[in-house]
Amino acid sequence: MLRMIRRHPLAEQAAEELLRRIGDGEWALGAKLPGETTLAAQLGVGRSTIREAVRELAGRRVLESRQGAGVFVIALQPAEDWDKVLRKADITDVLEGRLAIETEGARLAALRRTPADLKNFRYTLADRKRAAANAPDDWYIEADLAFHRAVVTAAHNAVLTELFDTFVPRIRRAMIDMLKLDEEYRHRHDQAAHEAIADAIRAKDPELAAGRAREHLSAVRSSVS
Amino acid sequence: MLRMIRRHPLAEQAAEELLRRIGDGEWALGAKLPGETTLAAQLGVGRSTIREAVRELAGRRVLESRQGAGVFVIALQPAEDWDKVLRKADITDVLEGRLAIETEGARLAALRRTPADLKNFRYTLADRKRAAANAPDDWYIEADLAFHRAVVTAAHNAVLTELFDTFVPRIRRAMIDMLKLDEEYRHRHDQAAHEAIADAIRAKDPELAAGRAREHLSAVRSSVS
DNA sequence: CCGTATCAACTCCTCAGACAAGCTGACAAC
DNA sequence: GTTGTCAGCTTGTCTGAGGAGTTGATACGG
Repeated sequence: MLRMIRRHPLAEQAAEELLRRIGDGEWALGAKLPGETTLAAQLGVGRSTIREAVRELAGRRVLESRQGAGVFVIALQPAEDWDKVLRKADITDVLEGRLAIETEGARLAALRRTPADLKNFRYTLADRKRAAANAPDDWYIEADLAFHRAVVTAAHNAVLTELFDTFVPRIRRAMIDMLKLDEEYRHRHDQAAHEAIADAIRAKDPELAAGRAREHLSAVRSSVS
Repeated sequence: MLRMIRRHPLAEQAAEELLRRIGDGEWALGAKLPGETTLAAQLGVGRSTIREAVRELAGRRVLESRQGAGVFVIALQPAEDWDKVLRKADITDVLEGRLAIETEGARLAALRRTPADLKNFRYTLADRKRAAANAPDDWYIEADLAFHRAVVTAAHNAVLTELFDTFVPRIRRAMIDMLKLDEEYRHRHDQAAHEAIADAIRAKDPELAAGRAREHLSAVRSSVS
């Protein structure tokens, strides 16, 4: 039997406590924390436990320890973990975010695509066509995502590409669920719509490319709500 | 004299080494690492040093240790730190990402804005007008960002809002640099363009709102390149 | 008065050893 | 086959010791 309730080790509890105190304003940004021995006495744990707690928060870029000087606050809260944000968010919200990224990506791709990008389109589209016909679900999903990624990379914008990659795990999971619930799902966003997006980018027509990307992704979004 | 090269503690070096090995595929996702004593002998450090390295990677959500069972790989690489990504990225790439988010935000806002959102527009626009006239640079920047945030929040999409907030620190820094270099900068994206966006959202015209947002942000983007 | 050198007290860093707590697989009993 | 037990592994925690780096006060020389 799996134990659902997981008792946290002391070091993790100590890290949570420190995080809470930082959030409560006990130590301002850039402030120095009390020494290890002091903190250990305050929290009623050993020194090595405090060290591990500090090390964990250092990994999360909240604390920074400098030998001889002390431990300092370098952020008042951990950086947003985007994986977590997307996991918790409504899938419709996620798909609207994806639509924003990919529509703009298609528009810029139409302006900046290189011959290598076009070659990439041909490969990923052919792959997707094969997968849609007779491959298992997960192959089809990967092939579909590969084409969409090719579109975004053709925009030659590192931020857009990184954004897309951040969204991929969440989108992949949603597609898996989709295909389980609805076996006809794959027929609904057909190959033709994808070819059309690639054609518009090839033709260097930004408005058409953006429009077709928007149309396709709106359909995807509508199909889940 | 400041020491520019910062010698990393052994624990951090050990964490880097483990991260490298994970990236090299020495341990797959879900695999169990050798025991602490074994690792300590392999890397030639003490056991508590290994423990701190593991704890740091646990903080970064790469490893997870379970008492009695072992240490396991739960991610092959640390989650992207978006602050860092945006800091390193070209400002033009960042502004194009912002354009994607905010254009879609304006479009959805025109469909979903509530009376409270409209009130928010009135307040932030009035504030921005005052700040543009006679406030210090940082006030003006905050007022400008507050209005843009109001537009995105009116889309009522948690992912878009979160994305915008992620971009804010980087955009703020860019605006500060802008105002230093060019004292006339604030006159170039004038109040009228902002009022026009709000008007289109108030009129429930998604295409107009998106178009005006795009136009304004394109101008901002062009002004820096 | 100002700049510099010294140094003591403080900090974190690392190691080693001991024991507690928890998990896992093998093996015996039923 | 199922269950119970347990030995041997794992990580968790504490303590004590010494090393290494930083900082600020203090004394010294100009």
